[in-house]
Amino acid sequence: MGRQPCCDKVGLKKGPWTAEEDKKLINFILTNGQCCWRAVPKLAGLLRCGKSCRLRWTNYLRPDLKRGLLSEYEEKMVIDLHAQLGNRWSKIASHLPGRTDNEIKNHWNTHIKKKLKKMGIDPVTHKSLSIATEQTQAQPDEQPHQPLQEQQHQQQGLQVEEDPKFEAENGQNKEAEKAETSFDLSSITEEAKEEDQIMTPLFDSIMNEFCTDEVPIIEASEILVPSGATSTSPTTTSSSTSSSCYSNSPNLFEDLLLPDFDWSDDYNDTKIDNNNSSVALWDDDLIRSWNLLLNDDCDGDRKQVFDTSVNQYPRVIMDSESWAYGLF
DNA sequence: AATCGGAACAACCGCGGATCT
DNA sequence: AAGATCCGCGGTTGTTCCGAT
Repeated sequence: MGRQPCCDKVGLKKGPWTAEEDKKLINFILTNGQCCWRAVPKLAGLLRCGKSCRLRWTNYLRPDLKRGLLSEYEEKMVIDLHAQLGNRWSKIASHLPGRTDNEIKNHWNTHIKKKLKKMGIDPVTHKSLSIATEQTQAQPDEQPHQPLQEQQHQQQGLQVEEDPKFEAENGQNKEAEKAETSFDLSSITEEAKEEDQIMTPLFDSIMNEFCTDEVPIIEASEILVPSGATSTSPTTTSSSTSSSCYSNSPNLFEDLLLPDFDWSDDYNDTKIDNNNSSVALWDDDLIRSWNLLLNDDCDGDRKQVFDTSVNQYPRVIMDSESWAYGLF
């Protein structure tokens, strides 16, 4: 009955992934695409459970991931979406192309929470801390975290779209849900234009003071890197200290390899909406440049591309440890 | 230079809904 | 229809990094 167990947990490796394991997983998925994760470890020759492989891929190895700190705008988006959705990190992540739920969750817990508290805003209720305290005292049994939108809807005698029960009862709400989740922030430039419409009044009023110091802000242009840009600014860095860190290499695999690779629609949309800013096909020069990068970078430090010929394309920051696997 | 503590982040764990046999 | 398993999500933990002393 039922399916085979995903893995027998005996003898499975845990803990940090090694470069060799990453290589195996990347090569396997590049060759076979994302199929059933249960089979991946066996077929890829990994002593990991499928779940671990999936996490590693989705949170770290996926080529369409952005690396580095969230931009100011992304932070605003996270806060605003959190006010509406609560701790539904995957939903929030779905609005931020290239960001994972895990990444956003971590960023929330380590950065945004503190900033909000510093500003006198309760990160749970998204209200002024004094108001939140009063309410907590008045209603001690209230749910600790009720998204702002939900609260507003309840005040209006409405249910929140996201409520599964409500959805089940009201099929047409699916459309609303769809529209809501397809709220595609496909490019930071586009996002910036919509910013005013998206922000809730509360955050609209406070954001002028938000995120102006403490954390170096990555400009939107540095994240999506317009193809025509010839910026030689060396300011783009990766915040990650991990041994496997790649930045701004969104469609690396797609453009180089595997026509049958499973690329998300979101991502493809991103490319298109980005005003043709992405390179459709990498030419030989670019690939050669990457090879140089990879081969140059023997000490594991990430390198920046300043060569003008390369700067015609999205800048790619990689370390050889993870990427010099002979993928090219 | 060594040590300590906090910050940051990758990875794990457990749960619940979806899916398959 | 029932049970077993898969998959994804959110919470938590463990490890590494980095600045202060």
